[in-house]
Amino acid sequence: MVMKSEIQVFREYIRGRRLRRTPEREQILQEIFEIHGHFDVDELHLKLRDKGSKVSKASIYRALPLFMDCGLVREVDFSDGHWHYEHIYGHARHSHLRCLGCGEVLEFEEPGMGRLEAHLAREYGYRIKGHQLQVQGLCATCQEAE
Amino acid sequence: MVMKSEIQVFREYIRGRRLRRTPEREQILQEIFEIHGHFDVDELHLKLRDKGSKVSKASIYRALPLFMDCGLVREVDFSDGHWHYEHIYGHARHSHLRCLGCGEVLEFEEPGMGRLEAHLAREYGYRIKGHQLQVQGLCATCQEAE
DNA sequence: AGTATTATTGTAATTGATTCTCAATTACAT
DNA sequence: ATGTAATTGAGAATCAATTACAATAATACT
Ligand SMILES: [Mn+2]
Ligand SMILES: [Mn+2]
Ligand SMILES: [Zn+2]
Ligand SMILES: [Zn+2]
Repeated sequence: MVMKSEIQVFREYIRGRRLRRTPEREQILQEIFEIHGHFDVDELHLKLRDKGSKVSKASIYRALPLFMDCGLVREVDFSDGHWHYEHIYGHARHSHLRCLGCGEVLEFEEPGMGRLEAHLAREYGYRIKGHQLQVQGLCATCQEAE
Repeated sequence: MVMKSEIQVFREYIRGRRLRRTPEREQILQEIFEIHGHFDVDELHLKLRDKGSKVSKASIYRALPLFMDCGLVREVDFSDGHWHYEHIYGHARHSHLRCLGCGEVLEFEEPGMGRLEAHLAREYGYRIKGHQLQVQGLCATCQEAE
């Protein structure tokens, strides 16, 4: 009962649709799962370059929606003008606490979100697809520096 | 013990800083508080035009951060490529439940968020400044249409 | 294996929201 | 009234993200 690898998940997603398995997509996916933490398109592109890959940014922009669609990756909103991402396959669902001073990002579990979603579904007749929760504040260090 | 008007709040904010009270800013603010619901910069600009105002988009973009800074307005994230806004002065704090099919937006109170913020403050030593919570799903109508 | 079909790629151009520059205007203090 | 410095509108600049296009390459089908 071992978990499928992310590559397996992606290949199964590719198959059955009219999509094609390409080295570019698999390089990008592999890199994403080697990154520990959050990244943006530029960072991902640089890391791929560093490893000798020649994938273009356009291909990254085209691949990300696929990864999100099959539940391997999700967008993360830091409200700084562009999207960030993280791989989520095999990770517990969590939210982000970000320091407005230094940009540090902590992850925390969201107790009560399941209950909230159930409540919303019942109350408004919605079928809930997901949610995002971000919290901002000042870390201890940045509080002193004030 | 009547509540101050939004214009009063803004004028008090202006005073004391090196800012100036201008008709453009007050027109924009007035329009924002006449809008029931959420809006984006384009919509706001059009409504102002319709009423004969000549304020430029640049001025709107420059005024919004002021309104947010004094707690009259806040950004709303619908993840559709640009920011939306809403006036919050005199309104209960709430989050948004949005239908991925038709775009309908419902507002709901967030029980438990105060407790969560207190928990995060204690657990990580943060001084919490705020949070955003968005929930997505399919409304009853859009579920049938599937 | 060879061929046809069509998805995918990289490059460069384009889009669209937001920010910035700059000269002209205007609010406010003296 | 006058000086000052903030604010304005217009348009240029920026920058993340999307798109057009011609070349390439993955799959399906002989
Ligand atoms: Mn995370
Ligand atoms: Mn709202
Ligand atoms: Zn910090
Ligand atoms: Zn709907």
